[in-house]
Amino acid sequence: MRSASAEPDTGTRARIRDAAVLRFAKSGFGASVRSIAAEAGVSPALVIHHFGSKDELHAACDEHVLAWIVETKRQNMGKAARGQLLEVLAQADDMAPLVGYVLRSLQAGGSVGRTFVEHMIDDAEQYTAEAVADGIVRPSRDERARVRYLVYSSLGALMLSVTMNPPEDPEDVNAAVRAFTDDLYLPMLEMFTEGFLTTRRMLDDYLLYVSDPPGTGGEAEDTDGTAA
Amino acid sequence: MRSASAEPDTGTRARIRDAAVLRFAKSGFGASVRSIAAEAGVSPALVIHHFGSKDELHAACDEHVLAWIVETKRQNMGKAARGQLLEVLAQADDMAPLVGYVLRSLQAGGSVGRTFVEHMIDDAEQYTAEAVADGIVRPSRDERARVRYLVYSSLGALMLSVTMNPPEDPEDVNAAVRAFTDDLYLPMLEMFTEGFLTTRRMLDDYLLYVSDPPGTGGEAEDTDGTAA
DNA sequence: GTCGCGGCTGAACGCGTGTTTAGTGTTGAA
DNA sequence: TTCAACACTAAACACGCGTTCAGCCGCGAC
Repeated sequence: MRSASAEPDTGTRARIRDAAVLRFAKSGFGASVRSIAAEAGVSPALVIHHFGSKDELHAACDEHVLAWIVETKRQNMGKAARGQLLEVLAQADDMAPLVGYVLRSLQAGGSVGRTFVEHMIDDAEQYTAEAVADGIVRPSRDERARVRYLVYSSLGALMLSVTMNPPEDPEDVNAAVRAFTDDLYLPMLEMFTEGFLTTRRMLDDYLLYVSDPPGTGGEAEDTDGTAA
Repeated sequence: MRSASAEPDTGTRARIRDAAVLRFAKSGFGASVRSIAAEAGVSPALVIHHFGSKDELHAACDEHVLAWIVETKRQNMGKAARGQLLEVLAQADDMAPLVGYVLRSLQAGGSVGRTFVEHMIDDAEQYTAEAVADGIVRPSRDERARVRYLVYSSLGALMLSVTMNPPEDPEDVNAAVRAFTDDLYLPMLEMFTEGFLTTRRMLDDYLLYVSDPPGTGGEAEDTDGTAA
């Protein structure tokens, strides 16, 4: 039942799907079927006729955007390194609606956003492993946790920035992304290069704490820290 | 017309307002007036009777939560240092709905979220200035930008984490917050203490770039780096 | 008393939603 | 030509929404 390759990317159905992606990116997933139909230049009934329901249309959009993501990644393997995937994606200006769609899905906790984050984490883990091997990046006590922290931080910061300063014309998502990176590239680089704290005390204290938590004595203590 | 102190925090109106805050936190601002009325044990008409419209109810909730924030901050000046405001807020378990409300407002780009971020930035700027003066934190080339980066990163990461792993019972927002910090505290501390990169090259290159951008020669060039 | 008044409600209104239905025009095969 | 399948639409349906309206109840003032 995979319709990914069975159907062409032209024709009315694809036009409706693209209009839906655009409208969802612009107005969120609450956008009405009627507005999507208007954008595609068809009747609302035809939208339902082709996709069955709004939810299935949403799912079709998710699938389409996801396929686009993996394709773009495949073509930009090298450039996408060091977690700059989003910036690479945003460079192709005509792809801006898809970036907006991803951000909407991130915001709504949709499946596209979820798998997008997972992809980014998996990729970043691979890239940082290479960078550590090359001596460019310091090793971590928990590589997976660090990668998750980095992805959540950068993606979350971007998301928050776009939410707080939404572009007037939603076509300009990439402009917003660029403004974000322009603003925060220096402090990020500073943090990455020089760190933030001058003393190791907090880190050492924490390491001591997790390796030998308070209340030691051999009793089976659960991991919940409510008693602390 | 300030109703903050003119009206008591008991009575039907306050009960409706609290129910609305809870409902908004649980289901987002799309929650229906009817569901709020049901939660408060009154008729939908009474909600409108007291607040005029759903938008005005939303505004009243914003005002209430905002007042609660500044009050909590006032009481926890010391503890709230080092950007741990949200954790402090989440400690009082009965206040969980309000934390959820803030997260919803952050997600929706509402006024509460916006001023909350501004407050956090202002506070963090003050705290980091003190910490720099005390020699605990390294100075930055652009303190304001660094503070914005830190707030956006940490808040965005938290937001993303909660969005991707929503608590089953929305009462457990603080549990989700705690799970988030438990997971990512080590990598954050690592990053803050030891940094990420082993070499200064990227930072130095960037600093060289911004102080002497390519295409020098005196012509008035805009700041857009599309040519790069 | 009985009046007024404010808290409060059930029922409805108008609207926008997703979806269905009945029917149009077109196109290609038999 | 005739039939069937197809893309497509106008109109309506059922429903949930925010909101309004008319009126009920209980309580303090006169």
